[in-house]
Amino acid sequence: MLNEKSLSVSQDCNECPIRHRAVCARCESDELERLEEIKYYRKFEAGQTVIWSGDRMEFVGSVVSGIATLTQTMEDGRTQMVGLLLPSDFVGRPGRPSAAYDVVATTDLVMCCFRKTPFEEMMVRTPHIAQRLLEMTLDELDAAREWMLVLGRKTAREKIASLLSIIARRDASINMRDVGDRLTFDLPLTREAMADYLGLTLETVSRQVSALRKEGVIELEGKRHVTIPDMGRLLEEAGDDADGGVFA
Amino acid sequence: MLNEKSLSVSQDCNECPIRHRAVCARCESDELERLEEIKYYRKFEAGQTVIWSGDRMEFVGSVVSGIATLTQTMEDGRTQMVGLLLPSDFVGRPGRPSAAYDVVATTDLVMCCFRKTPFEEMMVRTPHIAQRLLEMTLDELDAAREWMLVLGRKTAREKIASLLSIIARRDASINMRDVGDRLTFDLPLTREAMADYLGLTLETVSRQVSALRKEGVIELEGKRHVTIPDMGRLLEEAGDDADGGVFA
DNA sequence: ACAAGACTTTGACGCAGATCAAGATTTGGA
DNA sequence: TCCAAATCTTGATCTGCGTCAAAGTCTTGT
Repeated sequence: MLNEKSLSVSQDCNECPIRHRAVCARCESDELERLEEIKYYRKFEAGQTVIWSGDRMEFVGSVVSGIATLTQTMEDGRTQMVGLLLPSDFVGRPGRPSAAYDVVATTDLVMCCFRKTPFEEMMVRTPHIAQRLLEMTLDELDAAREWMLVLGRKTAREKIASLLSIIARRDASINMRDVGDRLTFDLPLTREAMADYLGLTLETVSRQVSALRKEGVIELEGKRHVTIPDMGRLLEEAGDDADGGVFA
Repeated sequence: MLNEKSLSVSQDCNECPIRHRAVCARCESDELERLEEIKYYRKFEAGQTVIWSGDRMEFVGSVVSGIATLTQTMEDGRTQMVGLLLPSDFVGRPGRPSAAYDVVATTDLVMCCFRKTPFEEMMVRTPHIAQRLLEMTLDELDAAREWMLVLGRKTAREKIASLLSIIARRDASINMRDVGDRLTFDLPLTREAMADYLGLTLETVSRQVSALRKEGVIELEGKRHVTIPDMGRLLEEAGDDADGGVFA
């Protein structure tokens, strides 16, 4: 999920991240062939639901391009985003029959999928895949717990600054720029999606973004294109210490 | 963490849960012997810090008896609990050098520990341990994401009801009682610890507990002994549907 | 190029929960 | 057993964020 480790996809193999990250470097060629056999691609349009919570899952896979969100919804309609899926992030719960959250494409999305049962069978035979998945799941757990601190204890302003700094770092990492630089990126989320992630309303998000802009912490061109003139300042606003805190 | 699966320790092997849950059922006897070699017990007193965030971890292990919390703290002192460790819960991050959170004993605590490096080496050789740990980590991730919904979108009253219902279910599960019954248990947390878990202040926790008592949703003897006369009612108050929602 | 819909901003106002404060109850150590 | 410290309750007041409302600005299809 939202941390740098999960974003470092090497350039020569980003067509199918799972293959590269979980398997390529260490496995035997016949395992690679088996993976090829059960691999297929799926495309989704922006707004389309990839998986409904509770549905039987017939695949696991990873994001090739585009962005998706994991959300939970209460009966009365209140929703909370519990994860953001970026290229190279893994989707699926090996060993579990059904999905626990809705997965929704927020942009056009390409997924690299593997049929679930054969994938699980291969996992049993190739221990380093299970180990790689354990590492990735521990990363996600850390990110989820980081986010619990944001949701439970930060103010609206700090929440916005936290989200912006995470997206900025991710973006810098993908484009191999230095975090010390003046960073520029396009927000991949609507104000409403930001609100769902942060446990706020979209009005509060809009107000706090405007406030940060007026005070020069961020610069905006249009509604989505953001520039961070001083990352240290943004991290201060987020309540993290300036050297990057836990996300460093 | 907080879900029923992680609590079902069979009676004949709860002295050292990791041995039972990760290994016993499936592994070879020489692996069991190796586990014995690197196993040791540690006791902590109530209030003692088991691990400091950022410290080098020299062991992994699991809780034998007592209760511990995982917490994160900001520089200005705001703290958020990110996990509750109950008997049989696993502690540690195989493959990671250092701890990501403070672990604090809230009652007297006994841990069953394994030296980290040999444990990791054994994990490489015995795939079903890695798979079992993956399952446990996925459980924790689900619980963490459940809690994100609680923190981000529930009211104070719903938060209290959610916490009480989770503790009640856990307790019923350990003592093998039916959740349909009239449930009774001792709160293992102070009002302040509950507040840190729920992203509230201790005053708000106290007020909401009093309100639930006055309205008959819960009964109290003293400050800590709780009776739930009607679990369905409590779950309604928590905003879950009465059949148990996602924790079922 | 324009209209319609989606997304965003801003303002006014209210309320849930935080903060500040005072006491009550429980716990534990001498 | 009794005192001190820890824990909990309750009240009064304040405030950050939610709610409701209206208007502004992008996007998309025809």
